[in-house]
Amino acid sequence: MAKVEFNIACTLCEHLKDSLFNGLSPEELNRINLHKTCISYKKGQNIFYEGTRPTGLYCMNGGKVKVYKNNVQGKEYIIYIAKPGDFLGYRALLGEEYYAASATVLEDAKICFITKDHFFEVLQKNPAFMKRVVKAICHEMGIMEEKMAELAHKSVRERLAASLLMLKESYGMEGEGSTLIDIALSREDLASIVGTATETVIRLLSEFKSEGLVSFEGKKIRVLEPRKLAKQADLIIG
Amino acid sequence: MAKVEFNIACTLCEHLKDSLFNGLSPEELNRINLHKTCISYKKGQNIFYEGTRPTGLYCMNGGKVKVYKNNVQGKEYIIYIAKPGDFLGYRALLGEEYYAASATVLEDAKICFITKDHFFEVLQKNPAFMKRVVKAICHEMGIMEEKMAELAHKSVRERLAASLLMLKESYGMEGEGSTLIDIALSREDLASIVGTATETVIRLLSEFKSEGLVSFEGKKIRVLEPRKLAKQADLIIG
DNA sequence: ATTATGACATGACAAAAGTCATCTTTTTGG
DNA sequence: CCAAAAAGATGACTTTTGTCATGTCATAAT
Repeated sequence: MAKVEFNIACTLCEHLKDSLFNGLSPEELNRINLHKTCISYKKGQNIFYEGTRPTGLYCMNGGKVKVYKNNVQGKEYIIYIAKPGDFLGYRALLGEEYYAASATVLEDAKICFITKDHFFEVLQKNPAFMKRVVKAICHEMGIMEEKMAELAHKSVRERLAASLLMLKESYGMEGEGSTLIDIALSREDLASIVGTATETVIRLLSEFKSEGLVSFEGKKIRVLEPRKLAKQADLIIG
Repeated sequence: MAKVEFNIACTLCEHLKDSLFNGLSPEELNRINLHKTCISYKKGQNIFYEGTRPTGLYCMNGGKVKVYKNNVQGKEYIIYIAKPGDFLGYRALLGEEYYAASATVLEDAKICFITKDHFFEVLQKNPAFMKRVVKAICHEMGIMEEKMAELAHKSVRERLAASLLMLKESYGMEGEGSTLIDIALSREDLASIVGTATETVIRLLSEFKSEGLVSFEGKKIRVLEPRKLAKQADLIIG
């Protein structure tokens, strides 16, 4: 479980195109490159804990990381699953607060770390970059507003259907019509995404399966009938 | 129900101290002042609708406004209640998206409107202001993360207790130990804040009342036992 | 190969919360 | 000032969901 360092030049990073860093000049990318540390993490390793102070920004280069909160009784709610190209921990960093959530590796990950000072330097010297970051944050907020309204008034069945569709969109396998959800999620993790008990997810998933809406392929789920699932999620009327 | 214009110089605004505009130079404030329109709204009037495009920023000068989403079945979830000094509609503006929520006046309000271009001009010419805005947005995101985790795993009873405490903190009357929640909220609105049915809120509130945790004063609620309520909200263990 | 461990699955049951109907009280508009 | 409408309250009932117990299966460690 030892952390292993690696190094990839930011200018050559295959995920640059999916990242907010896309659009920075080669000079800016090189400055970040000089001040970053890249580490490989194994499944189950922790990146940061709720309640601690951020010292810099994480940038995903490979794998998947869940960002989650635990309540007093130990129940987990997964706020977000970070994939390559995503920033991690930027909210607490820019808000100058403690982390409000924890982050743990779901699938073996490669993550670069840029110290706070260097990130802020690039941010403040490049207004266009700042604007892109602000835009992305506001977009994220819109998604959170949507999720709160869903949690407030949708049934677990509707939320599970909506979560499966969201996962298909965000983490769908390239090709194959993108119907395979390309994350090896446990039922427990899926329950933490939906905000329900593990047993409930298991029951509903097998209902969806027997209704022909999804199929299971190894540890992964394939969405067979996105439109019918959208109807279950109450996203389509009719 | 006609909208009535009024005008107050930004430099003299009594809510400037509570606003993100606090810290701007008199010149910047005057520029905003020159390009703003201030309107008085009556209770029940709409400020903007979900799905429309923002054309500028609203800045609260008086009253209360609810920001909410309606789901397909017409159930409402209140994301935020804006009070004097607050910005309104900045998320969609900065995210360059449609409004993800609607805004309606809860208590007669005075609201100033600054067009997008002028707001962006001040924002881009003043990096310190930009930084404050980003910090505030990120703080808001942290609150939303907390709320999502609450909605996912807390009971309605716990959420109602937590909402009452939050309302007391954010909208508590000055003086009086700030125990009176100074918004005339209907049971229906309170249900939309908690994310539950109106009947459930009514029942739980009268339970809280008979347990001596709260009392009703006219249309308003007084929190009598914040610590016991915090225990109900599962914020304190013991 | 065998055991231990964790993930998945299912049943039984209880608790929480939503829905619908009805009634009372308060507020508002004419 | 009165009628109509809206808000608040309460009971009866149903549905949804969580919890606990138990069992199976796959995987990993020894």
